[in-house]
Amino acid sequence: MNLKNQVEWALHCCSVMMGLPQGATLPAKVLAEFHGVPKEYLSKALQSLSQQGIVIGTLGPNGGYRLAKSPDEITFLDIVEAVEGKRSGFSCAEIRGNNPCLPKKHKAGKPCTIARYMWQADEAWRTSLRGVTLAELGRQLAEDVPAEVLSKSHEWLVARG
Amino acid sequence: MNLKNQVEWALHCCSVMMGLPQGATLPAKVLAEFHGVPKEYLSKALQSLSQQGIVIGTLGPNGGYRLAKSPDEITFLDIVEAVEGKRSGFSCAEIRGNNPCLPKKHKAGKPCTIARYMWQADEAWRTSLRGVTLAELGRQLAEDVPAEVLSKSHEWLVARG
DNA sequence: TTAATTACGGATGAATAATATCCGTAATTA
DNA sequence: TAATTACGGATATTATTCATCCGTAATTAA
Repeated sequence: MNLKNQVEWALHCCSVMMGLPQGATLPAKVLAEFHGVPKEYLSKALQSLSQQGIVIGTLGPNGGYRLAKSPDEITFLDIVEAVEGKRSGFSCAEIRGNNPCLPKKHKAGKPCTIARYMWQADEAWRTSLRGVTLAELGRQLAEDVPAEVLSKSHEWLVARG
Repeated sequence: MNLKNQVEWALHCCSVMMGLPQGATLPAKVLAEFHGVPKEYLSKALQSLSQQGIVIGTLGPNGGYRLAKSPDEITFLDIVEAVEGKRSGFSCAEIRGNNPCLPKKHKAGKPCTIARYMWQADEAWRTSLRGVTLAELGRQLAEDVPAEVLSKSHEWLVARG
């Protein structure tokens, strides 16, 4: 069980887009260079974010990506699900149906008991991610990252956007 | 992101071992047949459970597996971690370190802010799984599964153990 | 003592998913 | 018109999961 590394990249990209001036954009190329990841593959993640309405991609020179909503309206879950999909990490293969003691005509009834507990845990995971907004991330980063690094990064990015 | 199907198998196997008479065992072959899964591969999952002290495997004819502890001392998390490992589903590649604006001599400090939120969600997932014991699963199964299926399955298994 | 049965672990192959690149198209800007 | 960009499809590469096979040691019953 492992999340795609695109999830990590998408979160970091949204994080830096948060610091952008109103309407300004960052091209995939710049985001890729800033994070030291392959541009072509990162683009796939950014396109996923675009499809889910989390960022807006604009074409042409001076084009690029920017957040589609306010940072307090974007949660970690939005970003994770955009890249990773919404399916649970646990998929039930219904092996209970292979029980040789089941009557032939067995109606489905409830989903598998074991699966229900696994999905409950999955929901707890999503609830946790849903509780973290980009805005909160920004506040925490302001505490964690030296002000100089933040301002230099901001300059670096704006200069290339 | 997907858990191994061995996780599902391990949970179902523990579930049926729970119904066994004191000291009785079920060989991998029987567990595999009951659940309709490949014996050789299921064995790997059972060996993982054995290594983690969740089940006890005994050799020789009449050998097989049985639970190593009381059902109220075994949680879903124990079983999931035995098969899937204890590492978080999110692995931080420290791409923040690729930021071109970082000073050369940058000391690590706290772990990445984004990773911390992801790990927090992972912990919520584990907490949920830790809250479900085999004993509770057993009570729920008694509600969900027709009594006749339960008793027939019990007979079928005990006859082959 | 022998033969059968079982867990266990290592080695290996097959299938699937993740990672990564490439290229053509359309839109936009200078 | 030329350059730049997002976008989507196709394809190659790598890692992981899934699965099987086989030899070893322990245990039991005949």
